[in-house]
Amino acid sequence: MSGIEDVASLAGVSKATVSRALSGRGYVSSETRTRVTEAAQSLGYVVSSSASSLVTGRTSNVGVIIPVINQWFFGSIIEGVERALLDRGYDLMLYNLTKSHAERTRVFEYFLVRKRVDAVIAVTLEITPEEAEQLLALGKPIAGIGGPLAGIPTLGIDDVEAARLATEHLLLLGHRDIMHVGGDLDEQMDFHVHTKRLKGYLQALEAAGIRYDEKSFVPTHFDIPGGYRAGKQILGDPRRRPTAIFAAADEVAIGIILAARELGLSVPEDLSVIGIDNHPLAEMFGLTSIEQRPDEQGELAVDWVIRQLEEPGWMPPTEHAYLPATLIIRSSTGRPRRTS
Amino acid sequence: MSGIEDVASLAGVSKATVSRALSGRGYVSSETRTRVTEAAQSLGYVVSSSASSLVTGRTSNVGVIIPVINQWFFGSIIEGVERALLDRGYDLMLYNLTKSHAERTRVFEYFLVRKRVDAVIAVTLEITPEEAEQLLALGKPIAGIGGPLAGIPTLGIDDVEAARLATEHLLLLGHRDIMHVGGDLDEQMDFHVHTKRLKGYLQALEAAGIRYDEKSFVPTHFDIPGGYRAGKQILGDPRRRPTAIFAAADEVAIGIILAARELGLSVPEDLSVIGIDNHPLAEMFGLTSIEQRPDEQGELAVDWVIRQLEEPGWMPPTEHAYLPATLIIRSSTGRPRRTS
DNA sequence: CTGAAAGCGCTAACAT
DNA sequence: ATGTTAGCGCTTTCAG
Repeated sequence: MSGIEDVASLAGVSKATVSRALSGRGYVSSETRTRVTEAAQSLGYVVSSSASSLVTGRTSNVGVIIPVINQWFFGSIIEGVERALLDRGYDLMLYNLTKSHAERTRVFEYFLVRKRVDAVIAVTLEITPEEAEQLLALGKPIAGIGGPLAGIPTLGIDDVEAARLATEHLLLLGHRDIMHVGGDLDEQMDFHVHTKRLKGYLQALEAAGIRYDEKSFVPTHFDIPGGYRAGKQILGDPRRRPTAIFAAADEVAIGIILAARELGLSVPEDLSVIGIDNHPLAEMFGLTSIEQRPDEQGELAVDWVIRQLEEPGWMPPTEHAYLPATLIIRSSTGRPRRTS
Repeated sequence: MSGIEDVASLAGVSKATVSRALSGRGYVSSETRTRVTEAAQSLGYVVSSSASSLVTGRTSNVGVIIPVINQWFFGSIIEGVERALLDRGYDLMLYNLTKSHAERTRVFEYFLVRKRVDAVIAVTLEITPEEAEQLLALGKPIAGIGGPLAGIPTLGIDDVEAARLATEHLLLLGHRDIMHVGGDLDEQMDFHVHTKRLKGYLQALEAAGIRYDEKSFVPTHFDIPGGYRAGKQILGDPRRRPTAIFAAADEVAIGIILAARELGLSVPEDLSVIGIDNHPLAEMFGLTSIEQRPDEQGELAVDWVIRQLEEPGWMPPTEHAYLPATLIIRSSTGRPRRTS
């Protein structure tokens, strides 16, 4: 494994020049630069990141803290972040932050602190005040994806708005009996999405002058089986069957559609369903949905932290950037058969 | 940000002792150890990983190369790997290796080489001989998940066997007209899974004395929509409808079931379907499947590389470890209505 | 534009 | 059991 010294002597220059030529910092005549580059190439030389980090204090590493990996929304964020990071010459260090206390402590007190990352991207972080403080105390650029968080620049769609938009779409079609299947309010792994989506739903109902019945909100697990179970439960009893359901996520909506089909109901004739995310399966199921682009959110988060790194003093434009969430109408929503 | 020196003077010892006390290498009296630990704690001291890497040559970093993130199998591997790594005090550096040539080159020639990782875990790597050579040339422990690969210790289920097992299950139920929906043979992103699963299917047919019809293999995309499309195509024509389908992955199988349902067929009365993976949705769909545990595969891969790191000279027991793949029978398979 | 030299913060001999 | 010392491989003043 050859070092900078070898390159230097092969190119007939000093270590300093090699460093300058290869890193692009400082003046080097273009001829020496090519000579150095060739020498490095022929020796298969690559800088030792530890050595250069030690002196520069920079690691070209960004830590990503994420609560889930195996879910479309989260996977897409990782993809977006990875792509953007690689593109700019940074490496991605992944931390899957589960609910386990011990694990969280380890991540916060040990891993993130060891001067191994230049910046942190926190995805839908359910964070305690102490954890937030620790994060801030790192003195490193941080970006959060998911919802406003005190002291940390964040980005994401407006969940209240998105939920309202979805509900309004159903209202506009003439539905009055709309249920909401969302996430368990006690089990939020993030910036209170569940509460917010419920809130948007309620706002829309209220604006339309519809009285909210406590039984109209059914919490469930945020995946297809969760939606399926909720769907079976809701649609099982024909007497209290709504004409439309707003599901807080496409996975849940798809589960509901599957349950409806099994019960012999047709969508949207007997039941309209709308979701949020525009999950890849939404198209197959003809699911009307509110689109959000997690991969783009990931890229933007990368932009933010890297810009802060490379342009000292720069700060994200806002405390929290609200990203667009657009309605995509497919066949799962339609006018109610009978208006009540 | 305090350095080792600060801790040393606060604890009234030398830098060396601090280093020993904190890293656990070398003799330190338990009293000084506590004194040092407390001093470090009170100063919020954490070692600079670049500095220690520079001298030790070890980074406590493992690189993971993976072609896809947003798919259950791959996501589960990442989860397993991450958990195991964190557990042992290592960080995970994630590289999403897509088909883009430029990106691949960057990963291989730049990222992996910079002395940033102690070991590499390569997941279902579609690798060129040059890339394999580069990987080996790193001189670092490597483990591959997915299938045998020359010169690299690998682990995974036996795809041929798994496919045969699945097909045999259908044969045992009495099916004679079994189609296989698998992945496109030209689009293998890995250790030739598609070919292998096709092979196992053919072997089972042959052993049962069933002549293989070219039209019995339908390639498609490895996801639910892919299975759905294939299902629609296969089941659309009642005359050439098989009594059973072996899908090379659960996602594909689920797509087929959805297509069957839409066409008014019941599973398994009109059509038996079997998949591979035991995807979380398999249960909901009553899908009979061959289980494999990607998260455990990830953990095992971590074991292998870390053991090599910490126990010089140790090597994985075999070139390729075949992991168990077990049949899980659910309602999607049954006897054919009519034996042909 | 290039070279010489002084560290970056830590660990690993080697002493003691 | 602890201290002293010499680097690890690079970048960055500072001269020239």
